[in-house]
Amino acid sequence: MDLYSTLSGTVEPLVTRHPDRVSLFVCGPTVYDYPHLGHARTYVVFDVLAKYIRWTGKEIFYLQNITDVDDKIINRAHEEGVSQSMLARKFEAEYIRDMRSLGIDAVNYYARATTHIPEIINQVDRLVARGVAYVTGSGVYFNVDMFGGNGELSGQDATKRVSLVTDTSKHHPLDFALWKLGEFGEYTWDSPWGRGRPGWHIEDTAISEKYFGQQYDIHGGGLDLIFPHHEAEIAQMESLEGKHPMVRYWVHTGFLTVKGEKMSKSLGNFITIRDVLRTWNKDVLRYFILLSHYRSPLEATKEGIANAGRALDHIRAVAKKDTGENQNARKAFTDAMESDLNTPMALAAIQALAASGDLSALKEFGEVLGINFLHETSATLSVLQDIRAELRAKKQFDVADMIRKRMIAAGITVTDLPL
RNA sequence: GCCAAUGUGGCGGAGUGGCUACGCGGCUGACUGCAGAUCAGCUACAACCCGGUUCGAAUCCGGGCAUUGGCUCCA
Repeated sequence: MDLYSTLSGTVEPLVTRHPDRVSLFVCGPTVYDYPHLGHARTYVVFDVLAKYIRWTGKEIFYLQNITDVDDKIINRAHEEGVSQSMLARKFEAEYIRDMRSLGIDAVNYYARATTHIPEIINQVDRLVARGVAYVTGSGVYFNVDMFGGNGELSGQDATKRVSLVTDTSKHHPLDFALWKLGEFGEYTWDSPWGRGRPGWHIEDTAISEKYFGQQYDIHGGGLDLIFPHHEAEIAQMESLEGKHPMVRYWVHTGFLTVKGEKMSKSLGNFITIRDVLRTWNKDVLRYFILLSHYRSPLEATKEGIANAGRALDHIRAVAKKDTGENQNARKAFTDAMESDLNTPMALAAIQALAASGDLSALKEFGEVLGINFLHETSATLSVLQDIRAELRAKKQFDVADMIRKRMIAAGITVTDLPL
C-alpha cells in the first residue's frame, strides 16, 4: 500500500524491512485523565491501519507505550491525594476501557514506561558513553549540537531555534532531559547518576528498541508530537549506533478540533469518549472519524456525528438482501485503502456494496474498519420479526404495531417492508 | 519571528490536467394498512486570492492571504 510519511513529505509505497512482517509503534497517552475524542481519532485510525495490513495477509506487531511517569501525573496525584501509581493505574484502566468500547483491539502490547526503567537507564548510559549526552547537577541531557540530523521531520533546526526556557545548567537551551535527578516520591529510581526519573522522550526509544531494535517500520502519533517529541526520539535512537533512518514511515494524524481549535486537555475544551458513547454507539463514532482522511483536520460537532449516524443507518437499511458479489466495489474499497488509507473513499465503496447487496464483503470490510454495517440479529429478534410478519399478513395490525412500539421503545430499530 | 498542516457545493468530504466521487440535507415522484424505511429522479453548476505553464487547471509552478497548530505538556 502507499502511505504518507512526514519524513519524506510524500506518499510512497510501503516497503517494510521484512516483506511479510510489519512493526508499528504508536505513541500512547499520558494517563492522568480520561481520554477524549482527539485520542479516539488517532487510535481508531491506527487500529484501522493495523487491521487493514493484517487483512492483506501480513503479520503486524502493533506496540503502544503508556506514559505513566510524568509531571502531570505527579501533580494530579498530589492534588487528589493519591499515589502516582494509583492514579496512573486508574487512568490506564480507563484508557483501555474506552479503547475497548471503541472496538480498538489491534494493539498487541501496551508497554508502560515504569516497567522499562532498566532499559531506559541502559539507553541513557549508552548515550552518555557515546558523548552525545552529559550530566549536570539537575540531570542527564541530550546535546542537540551533537546530532546532525535534527529537524528532519519538522523542518525546524533545533540548534538554531530560540527557546523560551532558560536553564543555565544546560549547554544549549534546547538540550532535553534524558534523566531528571531528584526525589519525585514513589516514582523515583536509582541510576548511575543518582536518584531520579526518566525524561519524556526516552521511554519510547527504550521500549521500541527493546521490542523492535533500532530500526523499524512505522511510527505513529498525533501531529502535535512531531516537534519536539519525535525529533527527540530520532536524535536519541540514531545517536546510539548511527543507524538511519530509525523509521522510514512517520504517520501523523490530524487534529480533532472544536470550533476550529485543537481539542486538548490543556485547553479544557475536550469531550470524553465515554460522553460521546452515551449518545452514539462506537460504529457511528468510527464511521464519523473515518469519514474524513486521517491527515485532515476533523471538526467535532453534534451535527457531524448525527450525519454519520444517518449515513450508517442508511447503509444498514439498504443492506438487507444478499445478492452476490460486487467485484468493482470490492476493488474500489481495497484501492482506497491502499491509497494512503483513504477511508472516505473506502466508505463510498461500502455504500456501493450495500446498494448492490454484497453482504459478505460488507461483513468482511466492516471488520477491517471495525464497523458493523449489517443489522444485528439475534434469535430472539428474528422470532419477534417472524411473529410480526405473520400478524401483518393476517392484518392484525393492532398487535403487530404494539410489538413494534415496544421494540422501538427498547431501542431496536424496526422498519417494515410494504406488504 | 521561525516551522508546519489546512483552505472544494447549504453541510461533511474524495479523486483526477479535460470525461462534473460519495454521503447528509433539500425538492419531486413511486411504493406503502399506518410509522418509518426503500426506490427513481432532481438540486447545488463548487474550488482562498493574484500571476504563470497549457489547446485546457480546482488539479502543475511562483507569489500572497486566511485559519489552526508546533516552537512549554499534548494523540
